[in-house]
Amino acid sequence: MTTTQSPAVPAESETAAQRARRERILAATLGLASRGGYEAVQMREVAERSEVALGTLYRYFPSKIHLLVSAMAAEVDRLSARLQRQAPQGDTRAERVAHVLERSTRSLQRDPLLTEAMIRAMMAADATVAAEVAAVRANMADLIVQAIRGGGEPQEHDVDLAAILQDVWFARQIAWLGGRIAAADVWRDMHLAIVLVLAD
Amino acid sequence: MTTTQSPAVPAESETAAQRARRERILAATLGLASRGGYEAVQMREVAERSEVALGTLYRYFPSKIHLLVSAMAAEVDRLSARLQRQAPQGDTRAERVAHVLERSTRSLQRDPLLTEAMIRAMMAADATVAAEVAAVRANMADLIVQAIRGGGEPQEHDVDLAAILQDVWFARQIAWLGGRIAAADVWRDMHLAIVLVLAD
DNA sequence: TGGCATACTAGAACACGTTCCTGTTTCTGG
DNA sequence: CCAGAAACAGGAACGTGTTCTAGTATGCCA
Repeated sequence: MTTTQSPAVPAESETAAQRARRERILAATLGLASRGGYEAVQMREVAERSEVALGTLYRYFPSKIHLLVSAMAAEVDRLSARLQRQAPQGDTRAERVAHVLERSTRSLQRDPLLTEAMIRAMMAADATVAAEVAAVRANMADLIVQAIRGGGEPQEHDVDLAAILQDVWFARQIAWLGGRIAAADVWRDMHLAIVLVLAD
Repeated sequence: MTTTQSPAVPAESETAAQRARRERILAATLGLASRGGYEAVQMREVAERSEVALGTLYRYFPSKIHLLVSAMAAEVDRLSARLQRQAPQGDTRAERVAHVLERSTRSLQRDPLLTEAMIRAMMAADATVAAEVAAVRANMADLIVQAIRGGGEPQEHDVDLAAILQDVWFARQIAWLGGRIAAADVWRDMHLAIVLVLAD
């Protein structure tokens, strides 16, 4: 943990060279994670590939966890933007939520090692990364809440139900990472949870 | 990770000295975790306090994660035995489950640093620890399933509902460890989830 | 009982996240 | 444009989980 203040979220006053560095770092992170998962994202290697000194890497991202959670935030942003572009499909809450979460799950599992790296970081996050983790969760929660509502009017427990489903989603990802269930079971279990929690 | 086979679960053919070593190790682990949490459980320190060589510690528990998950398994066993001794109280499924999970949560949070260490290990567990993690989860799942049934006859989705509640329980613990919610909120959120999932 | 495999001790050695130091480059205010 | 501050490069150094080596003790079987 560096003592100097570090911009977890890119400050508005960021040089072009700095934005470029940040993006090179994140790109190198995605590349390494995609090839070898969490353990392949080694800080020295990230620094070298981004053509940045190790100390500079730590100035931008004060820990490996910060780095990977930031990468996940970017990925979820992309995913969210893609999913927002079309209204959730389905007649019932369960169908709409299932549609959104199935697409999310499949999208992430398309690159299993990258997903492993990011989920692992989310789990390992301590209080110093709380803000970044909360941002990722809020983004995902929004997707689920909108699917629950489906254009209809807000209900009292929408947000709480979304939180529960997200908890189950993360827990199933962990079970998968922990070798306790297969990748395909992540979605099967998740679908069952949706049906049980959102019984219409 | 040692290459020699290691008895994750104490083999039946275990010398008295070996059982004593194993217990000294687990006791040292609990002591250190209780005082300083996950990071305070340092393998050299555990070895020294158990009066065991570092290599021997690794023969008994092939990683820090194995060590802490095994400690959690023992704790959950104790908790389970205590809870089994009395029939779950409450007229509805939700009330009975709430009773069991509230006691479990409170019991664990009585020693927050120890709980932090054990939960963190559960989350960090990879495929090599799958068996131990599964044992812990099965033990907790049993508690919940029995509370759902409350002496009545088994329903189709009891086990799945229990799994969902356990997922939420673990996820809330992570949120607490991650500094995103307070210890007291763990139980509040959990109670809300119980009511929503087990609406009678 | 002797010999052998296994378990144990003590400690060095290695890997990777993290911190720190020194010198250089880049930015910014006057 | 200049001086000081901040950021960066390069790399050494540290801490802790994990592995490895060499020698010693212990249990087991013929």
